[in-house]
Amino acid sequence: MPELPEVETIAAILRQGGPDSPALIGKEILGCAVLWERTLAAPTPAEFTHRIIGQQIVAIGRRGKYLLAALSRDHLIFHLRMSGDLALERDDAPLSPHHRLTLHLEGGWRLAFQDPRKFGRAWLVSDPQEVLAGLGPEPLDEQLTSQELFERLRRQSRRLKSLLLDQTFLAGIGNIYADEILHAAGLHPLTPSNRLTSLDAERLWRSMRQVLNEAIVRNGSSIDWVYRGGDFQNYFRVYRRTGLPCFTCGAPVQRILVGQRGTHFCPVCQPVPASPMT
DNA sequence: CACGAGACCTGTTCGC
DNA sequence: TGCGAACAGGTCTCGT
Repeated sequence: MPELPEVETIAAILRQGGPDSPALIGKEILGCAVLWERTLAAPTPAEFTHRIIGQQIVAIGRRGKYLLAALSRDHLIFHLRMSGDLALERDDAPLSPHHRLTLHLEGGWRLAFQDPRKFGRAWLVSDPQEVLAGLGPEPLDEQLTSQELFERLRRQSRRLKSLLLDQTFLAGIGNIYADEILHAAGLHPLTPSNRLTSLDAERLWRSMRQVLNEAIVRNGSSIDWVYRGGDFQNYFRVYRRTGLPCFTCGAPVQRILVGQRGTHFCPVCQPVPASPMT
């Protein structure tokens, strides 16, 4: 579940509180349990526990697909990868087999990191840049103009789909939104990035903003067994719609592999470019 | 430089 | 019905 819109949704729930949980801000961390050691990217479980106890949660934020919690002295950072989830729960609720890290807070609450596939990671660092330094710009940053996107696209010769997934190029886009953005822009996923015209780049820029903003308004996408209350999955135009008619032209949606990732597109609305990168 | 393959993991769905 | 294969929202490392 966790691309930019989903992480943004989780951050908002933790920051403001949800239907059955209060806001996290201001709560003190009284204890913690590391239930799957590899979840902790840094530091070691012993140092993590020692260092985090007694700190207060000061702010919640997001950068790319990372969820950021500013503490009184350090920064706690999560990457949810494929199946991670963060929620505030009653501390006396039973643990599921998928709980990987729990932080026990004042007031009988716990911040729980659940992650069936165990790919997710957490860091406790004094400077967030230790984790975030390599990330590209935020796709929704007002500073990122279509002209600048055009110039960045021109600098390398990559398949568009792969470039959108590259977190050093743009931070936060994943497999769902890459496909949806390319469809909205009418661009084939195998188009070489340096062959786009400035008009193509402008359409890509607009589509990226439109798709991500709409997904955020809809609280992200909920598919498979993970459900967060988002409903953008009901508005997918190509993602996981292989063989179904394109909503724009009726042609069946195609699925190919690009860089080992399932890639969905409409062969009519997103015609193969003159020189696709096969 | 850009790409493919494999690794890390578990759970669900698909196809025979 | 059962069972193995394929697939899944991500990223890293290695070899070509």
